Amino acid sequence: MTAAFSAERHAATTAEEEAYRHVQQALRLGRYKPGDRLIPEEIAAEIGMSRMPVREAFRRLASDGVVILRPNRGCVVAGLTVDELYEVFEMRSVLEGLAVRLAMPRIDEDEIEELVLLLDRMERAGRSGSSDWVVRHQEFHGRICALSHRPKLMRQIWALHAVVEPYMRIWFDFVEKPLSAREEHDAVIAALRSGDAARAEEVMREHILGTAPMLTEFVTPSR
Amino acid sequence: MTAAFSAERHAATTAEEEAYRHVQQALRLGRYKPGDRLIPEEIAAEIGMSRMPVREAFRRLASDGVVILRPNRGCVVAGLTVDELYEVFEMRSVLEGLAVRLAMPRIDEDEIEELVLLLDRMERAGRSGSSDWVVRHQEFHGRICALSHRPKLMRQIWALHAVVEPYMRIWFDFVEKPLSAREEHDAVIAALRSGDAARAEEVMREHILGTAPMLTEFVTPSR
DNA sequence: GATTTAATACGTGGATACAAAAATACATGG
DNA sequence: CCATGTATTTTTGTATCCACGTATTAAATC
Repeated sequence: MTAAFSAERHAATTAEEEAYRHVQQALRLGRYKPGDRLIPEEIAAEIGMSRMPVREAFRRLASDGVVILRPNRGCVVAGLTVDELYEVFEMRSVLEGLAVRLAMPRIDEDEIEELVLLLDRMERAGRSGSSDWVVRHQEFHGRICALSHRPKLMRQIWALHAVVEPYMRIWFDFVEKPLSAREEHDAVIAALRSGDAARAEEVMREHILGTAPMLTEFVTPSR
Repeated sequence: MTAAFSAERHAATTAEEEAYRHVQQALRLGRYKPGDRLIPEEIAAEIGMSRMPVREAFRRLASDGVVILRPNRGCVVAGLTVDELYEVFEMRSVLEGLAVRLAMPRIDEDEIEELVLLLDRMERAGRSGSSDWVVRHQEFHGRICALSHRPKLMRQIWALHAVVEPYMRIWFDFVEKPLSAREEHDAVIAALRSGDAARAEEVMREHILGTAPMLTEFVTPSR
């Protein structure tokens, strides 16, 4: 149920796909740090293939904005400046605002129960300090987006989540476990209950924009 | 001045880059039709290189959503269903709405003059039936987006423009030359003049959403 | 004659090979 | 000791090659 977002557990059909998932996963978990250089041959060796499919995976990752690819200079992990972090959250706010507005007609009491369930799970993960919190959080947002029935929109939002995931993880590990987060998300639920699409859009926007400032202190001061 | 959007006239630094631009240009101009199969060897031959860089270019184009890449089945031109066309315009509406809101503080009388100038040029192209109209139109939107000073946002909006460009061209060629377009865009200008960021955002949203229905009849009925 | 099956041609994915560019190490002169 | 230039190594970009998967055509069966 509700795989909706997270990294699709399908078997990789091609080597390129495998490389893409492998590197993306590593980036999301923060195994590579911003500025790190990714050497195709190393990664290729890790997963037992030639550097060719890895190169192609790099292209996609660069399109996603999680790595930077400069001609003749290889591939480095992207990382965000404070400005860029805000920019991503601004984009998320309007896109997920749109998503929730479009999802509105499909939200009934059953669906809300399901969402509350996801929040409960998120809270449990939060209390136990499990970094599953980040995954649960994405599931919540992902579920709402899925209800918009807009594949391209979902894809785009998902890409933005991938970009900020490393920062979410650092924040979660370093900071007072998110108590406020539950209230914030309950407010979203309340807006869903109201049935007022415009209001839900606005609440979602504010919710997302409100998250950004908390993460800024974990942005690499460098660059 | 204000290259802002259009396809950057830089010299291609790598073969991949050249292939990417070549195919993208062809797609934007509608030289390839939705469903067409793109054979790497053919394209490689056209521009004098091997399949390899072309393949890599395909990956990026697939990320942009303008082609579809299926394992062992090659590369086909994407094309939009009516639903997808609306989806793209919905995304554009909120993203460009965001862009204009953020641009607001940087809009002064000089800037507005510049924008009016672009509209004049667009109108001239429109009256003369030149398909430059589409380019001019993008320049207008691109200029506003540029004032947001948000690189990632701009990039995303630009990608969406690329996706709908073929349909804009068909529409422009087949339909009563856009008289209404001028009024629509003048309304945007008026909103910019008002200095009210929220209003500008709303006007831009409506402007963009209003465009979608006009294009739907040119969407390939197939698929 | 239509439908299934076999043979063939074609195209794709991936690995290897090679050339060009960048990074590094080193040497020389100020 | 630092700066500059040069040689060497490393890494990237592209071409070529081979194996496999897919589509197409032809043959065979009902």
